[in-house]
Amino acid sequence: MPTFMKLEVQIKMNASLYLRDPEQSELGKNIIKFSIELIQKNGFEAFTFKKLAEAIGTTEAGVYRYFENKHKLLVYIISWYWGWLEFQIGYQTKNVANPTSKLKKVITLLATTVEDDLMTGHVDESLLYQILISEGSKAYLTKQVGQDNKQHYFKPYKDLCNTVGNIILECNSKYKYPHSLASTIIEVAHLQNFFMHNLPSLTDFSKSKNEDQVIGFLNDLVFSSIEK
Amino acid sequence: MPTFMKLEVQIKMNASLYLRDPEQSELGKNIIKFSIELIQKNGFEAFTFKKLAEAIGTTEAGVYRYFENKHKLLVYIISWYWGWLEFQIGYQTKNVANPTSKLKKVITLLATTVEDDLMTGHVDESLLYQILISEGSKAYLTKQVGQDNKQHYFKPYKDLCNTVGNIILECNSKYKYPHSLASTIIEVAHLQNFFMHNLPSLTDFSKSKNEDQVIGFLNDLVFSSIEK
DNA sequence: TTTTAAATAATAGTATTACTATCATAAATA
DNA sequence: TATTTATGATAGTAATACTATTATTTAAAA
Repeated sequence: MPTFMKLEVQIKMNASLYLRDPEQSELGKNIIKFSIELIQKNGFEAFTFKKLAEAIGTTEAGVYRYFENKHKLLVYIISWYWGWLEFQIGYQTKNVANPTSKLKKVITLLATTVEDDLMTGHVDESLLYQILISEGSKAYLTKQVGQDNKQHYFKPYKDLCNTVGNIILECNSKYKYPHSLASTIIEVAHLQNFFMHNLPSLTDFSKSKNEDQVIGFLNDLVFSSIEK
Repeated sequence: MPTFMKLEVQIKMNASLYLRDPEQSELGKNIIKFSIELIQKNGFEAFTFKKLAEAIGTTEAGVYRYFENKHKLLVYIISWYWGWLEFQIGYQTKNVANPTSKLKKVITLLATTVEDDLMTGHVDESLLYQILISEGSKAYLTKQVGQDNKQHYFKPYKDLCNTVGNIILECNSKYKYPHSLASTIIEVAHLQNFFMHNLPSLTDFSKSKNEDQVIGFLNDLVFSSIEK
């Protein structure tokens, strides 16, 4: 294959998440690609490096050369998503002057199944969004969360919360809980989506199971709080 | 030991969660007691029936006679907690006429580390509350959530959401999202508590790490939404 | 172009996990 | 006292989560 310039978005990742940078080789990119497919399909608990290796057509040892264990791989792909979403938010709110419109746009982005971004060859964002809903919190709900945090594994998530928090403050500079509200928006967007599809009686959303209902709830919640 | 009446709260559990009812024997009660201790201490991932058996002083096979696997055991103890909390809410809001005061009381109960309830011999509620914060969502964030739901494993959680949802409607009968707000309150209470202790920059709570701060945030969020 | 280094493939092996099965014994009940 | 029932002790299996070794291929440097 000849080498020519291809327009690709590169998300800068924390190097201590991997042993060898998966972006730098075909095998590495396949590890990411098939991890996303398998985790989305079978869930994180059923996901093993052996099954991943089989899906790719390599060996278990091959995968271990890139990632120490499946937890770091999960943190990697989730961090990647936050980085990508931060980029999307920056891009899609660039020319929005009104802070309320901006926050509404952000809520919509957080609560909407994205389409596969063709700029990112080996990553299917729509599958990644599903992983975030079902497995996202498993990245930090562990006993090693403190150590992981010291290694800055959650920086992309924190950065995103900060970005959202700042937009909240643009709407109302006196609002007391911008960070808590930001993390709440992100988590509740996923939770209500999960409940809507799996435990619908925990929500007030009709059978249509439309994401717009989650967005409606979030907008109501957020704007009555900050516009009070 | 002579048999005499002892004032004990009994939480009625879904029988398909266990193979043998743990409430009916010493070994069973020990399984619950030491599970709570071990899961709280080492996290659910590190928890195994072998370690549990060692801690109790029985064998792995002994534990398997009570629970099919550790997932069902987790669902069991979490369901137990929801049942117990529902009882607490009923008890502690019995004579509260004003719905706003009632909802405030409920939010406080949901977001506060409880003390060990001496009415429940083998269960340490304060440890259980910690488990709920760190492991609670793992009970339903699985691929079998649909089957588990069909077996009514999440009924205690749904009942609680319903109770809270009804109190919300007492405050404002026109509020559009009572169930979603109820599940949001419960989940956010735990999430913000977890973030406060482990990823504090995702919150706006000072170093004092006091639960009252979470309660303050939740009250602000909830009452500005329903009193709008 | 050859040398050398680096990445991958193939295979083997270990400790732990998540179970199932069997049989003997102790305790409770009929 | 006979008999059911729960527990204890032990063994065994398939899968998981790794580590290690060696051979082979590919790519970069000399």
